[in-house]
Amino acid sequence: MKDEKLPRKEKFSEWYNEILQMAEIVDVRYPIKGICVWYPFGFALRQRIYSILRSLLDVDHQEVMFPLLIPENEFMKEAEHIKGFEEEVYWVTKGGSKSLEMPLALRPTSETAIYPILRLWIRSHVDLPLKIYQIVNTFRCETKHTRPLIRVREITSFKEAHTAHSTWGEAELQVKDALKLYGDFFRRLAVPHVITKRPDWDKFPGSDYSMAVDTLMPDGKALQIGTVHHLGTNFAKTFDVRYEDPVGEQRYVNQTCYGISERCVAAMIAVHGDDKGLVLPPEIAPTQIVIIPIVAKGMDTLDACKHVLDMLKGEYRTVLDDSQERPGAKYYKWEMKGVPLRAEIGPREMERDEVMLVRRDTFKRETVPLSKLSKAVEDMLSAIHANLYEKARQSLESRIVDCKTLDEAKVAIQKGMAKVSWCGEEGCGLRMGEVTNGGVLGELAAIESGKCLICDKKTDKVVLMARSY
RNA sequence: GGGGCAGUAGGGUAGUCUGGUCUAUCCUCGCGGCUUUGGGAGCCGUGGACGGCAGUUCGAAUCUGCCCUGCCCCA
Repeated sequence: MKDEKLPRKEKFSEWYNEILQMAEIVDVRYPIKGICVWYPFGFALRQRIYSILRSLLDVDHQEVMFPLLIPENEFMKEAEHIKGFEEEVYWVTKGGSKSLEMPLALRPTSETAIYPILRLWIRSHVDLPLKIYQIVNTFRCETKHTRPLIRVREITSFKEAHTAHSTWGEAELQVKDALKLYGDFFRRLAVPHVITKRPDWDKFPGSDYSMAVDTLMPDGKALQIGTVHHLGTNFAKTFDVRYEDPVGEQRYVNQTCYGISERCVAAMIAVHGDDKGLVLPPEIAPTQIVIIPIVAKGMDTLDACKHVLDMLKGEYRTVLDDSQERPGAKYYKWEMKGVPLRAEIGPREMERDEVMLVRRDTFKRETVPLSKLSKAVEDMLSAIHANLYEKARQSLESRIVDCKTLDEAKVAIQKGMAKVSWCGEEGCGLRMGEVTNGGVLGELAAIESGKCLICDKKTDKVVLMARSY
């Protein structure tokens, strides 16, 4: 495996498929379409990412666990919702050899599993706001081309939060809070992103409106990496979720839900990775520092390495690679795994009580005395995160282009996103998509006066357009 | 949604058109051993494969059909 080369990142599709296997993120060889296996290393990476997400949510949400199976009658209650998911639902229809009286859906998302129970949990205004989340697998029988971590039939890592509030306005504040939380989360992954309001024809089925978080992949296509939905009282009415307000009136709750999936792992890999493999932000890297001994006759460099390991392992996830491979082979191996810092100790370093540190993101090397090692490592790790985020941010911003004509937009969309004026009409939005071979991602919060590129009507709405996954 | 192409050890391949010493090639990999160690080491030994089901045939990796899986292009 060590002699196999990763395709260059310019060939993004090949690069992406190969890196998942070579860096041991997921094994795509499981014999069901759109379903993969997490390797131990990939799973460790996933755990680190999701523990960040948990820590952000746990501030004011409670974690729960709802069942995978949803009875048909509950699933079929909300008309819009059914329309959105019906064609992708897996059904369990048999128990052993006998048909079930009521078919059971494998959750494609959990609104219809959770909300009948919220009806029981929520009685009065003192139960509100209620904020829960779960991290579970969900199933969607995707009809389009599947891609590991990006378009899958089993979403293994669906974090879905569900909240209930007294008023529409309070729910709207929750939408803003959720977007802020997602912003914090993606900054920790050093993944820059844009936030837009999805057009009505592309919102979550059953929501009042949907907000989306997108990033740009290296091939210029947008990847939706998070969504936040204002559900209003739509589901509350369907599932009869009511509370008694302070003056004794029965009212429907206003709800939100918001989700993140393993696409966040895909985005982090794709945004930072390079021709040599993964490049991981230090907070996420399962191994933060690898120590490589350079063996030489008559000098016990291995002992010096063990000493350095002892110095570092309390504070950083550190590994000493004392395997029998040669140093070069070890460099390639750990670079593939994205380890942020490599420490080398050979005769030169030993004589002077030094360590050579090499950064994964820039390959810059620096020799530091043992006495200053801890501080140097701390500084370099934080510099790596800052550099990854800054580079990615610039790359994203340079690919968002203001466009005054459809021709300009068509060109911009080949490499990134086009920012254009739009009147707000569905017909014009869809037409813009057809003409440019892209689609309307969503509306930006910014207001800029201009004219709709299709109907020429005056407008202050600005939308982002892109090709997307 | 429409149209192509492909599936041979863990990974990548030769062989398929023209069925027969294919007892399946080469590289990589795994295991055992010896020598090595500042950017993918060398030698010796050894291990492992024709996607599945059915059909044609004396005989199928090779031909036919269906299924599964993957990749590419267009909308």
